[in-house]
Amino acid sequence: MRTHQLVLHWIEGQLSEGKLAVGGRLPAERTLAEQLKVSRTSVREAIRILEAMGVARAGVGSGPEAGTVVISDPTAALGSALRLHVATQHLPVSDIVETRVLLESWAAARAKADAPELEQAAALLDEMDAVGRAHKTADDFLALDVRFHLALADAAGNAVVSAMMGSLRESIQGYAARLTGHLPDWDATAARLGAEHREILAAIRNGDGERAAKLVAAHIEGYYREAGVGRTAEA
Amino acid sequence: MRTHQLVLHWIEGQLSEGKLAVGGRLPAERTLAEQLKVSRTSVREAIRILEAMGVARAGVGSGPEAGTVVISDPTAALGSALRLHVATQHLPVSDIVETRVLLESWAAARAKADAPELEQAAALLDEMDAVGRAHKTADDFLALDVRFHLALADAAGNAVVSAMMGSLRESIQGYAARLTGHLPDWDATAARLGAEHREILAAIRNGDGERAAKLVAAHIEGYYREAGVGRTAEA
DNA sequence: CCGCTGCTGTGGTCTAACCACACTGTAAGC
DNA sequence: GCTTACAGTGTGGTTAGACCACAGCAGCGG
Repeated sequence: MRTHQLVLHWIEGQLSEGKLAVGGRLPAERTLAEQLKVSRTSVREAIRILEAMGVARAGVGSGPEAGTVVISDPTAALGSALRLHVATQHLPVSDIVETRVLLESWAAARAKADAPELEQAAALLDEMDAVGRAHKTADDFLALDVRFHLALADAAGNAVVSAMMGSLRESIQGYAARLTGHLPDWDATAARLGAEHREILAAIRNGDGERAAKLVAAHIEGYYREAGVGRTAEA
Repeated sequence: MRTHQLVLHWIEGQLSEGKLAVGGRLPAERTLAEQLKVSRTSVREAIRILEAMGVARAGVGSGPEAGTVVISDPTAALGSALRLHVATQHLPVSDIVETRVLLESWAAARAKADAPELEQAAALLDEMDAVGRAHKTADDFLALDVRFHLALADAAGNAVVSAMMGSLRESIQGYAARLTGHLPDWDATAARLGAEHREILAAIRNGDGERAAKLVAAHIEGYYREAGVGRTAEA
């Protein structure tokens, strides 16, 4: 076993035993190195991995933001992992879209009609309309769109599904942004997407999960079909 | 931007541009450090992250197994990330099980009746029976069980779903193993699970995806209910 | 009372050295 | 000629030590 793995194992043990919790701070790198009888380099390699996994955050200086603190951001980890594997072209974008449809329709069907996240989703829709009136760029719209879909996913109350949803979206974010260039009429598309969003939200609020799921699936598949999944593979 | 992120970015770029592909080798650490005008330490930190992401594998010595080569193992990355977050107790095991049911029923419904992976799945079922006759431990059975379920997921032909399935399973592997201790009669349970496996496989081969999905969901939920999800949280 | 200034502890980076490992080529021995 | 032993080479793995930038804090001087 390599040295940094020993450090990782130790930290994971501390987490499992509850001696280290989210918000808590790891010992300083030099201290930890001395405690575990390893070099600071190895400690740092372990911390790098924890950072990449969305489990820790390192900050310089002193004060509340300094030191290495335990966080919990599964989305970051899954997202960058998926993005890297998309880069290796061993994860087809079409599979990601398909999985997104699967997770998101499940979430829509499962979302509670009175979930507080829906309020936020509604507010995001109004913002999107404002973006349309101000003739902002498609990027602004897409950023809000991401947050809207995440809010819906959160409303289902499953942290794993939410994290996976977010990471899928993150992994193909650059891809989706490029797709807008293929659209013949962005304003028309934005208007249609907005209308679909409202339909979806209404269905969830009416407790009609089945309809919401179908609408979401059609919404996502329709967008990618219109923009042309795969056509930018050579771009 | 920190130095190791610069290195990561460079490597990701090489991957995206196709200058680096799965099976290919990264430049030697010392060489890369010199090329990018950074220290070997920073290069190593970047490579550690790639390893953790399942995108690279480092090997000492010389020959085919040596050097840092590009691989593609999304399951490893997602699995360890999920496991770490389970350790922080920010990802409830119940959510993981729920997500597993979701993904696996979708895969069962979607699996092609003539997929080659089903042959492998059938062979695994025979092995499981052999394990039962030899009165092997539950661990042996569970190891085969994992491979069976993964084979079913692969039969659906979506790499993302397969990877997520595998990682979910990996992240709660230790948990599932401990659950067997809660079972009143392991042999009876194993026999029941085996029978359910054959039913599921038969449904898929008959092209009855809907039935297969329902059977899978009941199969998984039944197991965790019998073993008692959550009861080992204090163990 | 305010503002500056140095001290302290944090992570970030770099250099230089040594180790273990696995192959490769060469030379010695048969 | 063949086999064997061994030194050479290049790889990642690990370590020690130094220096930097940063952010807060205590103490000092105004």
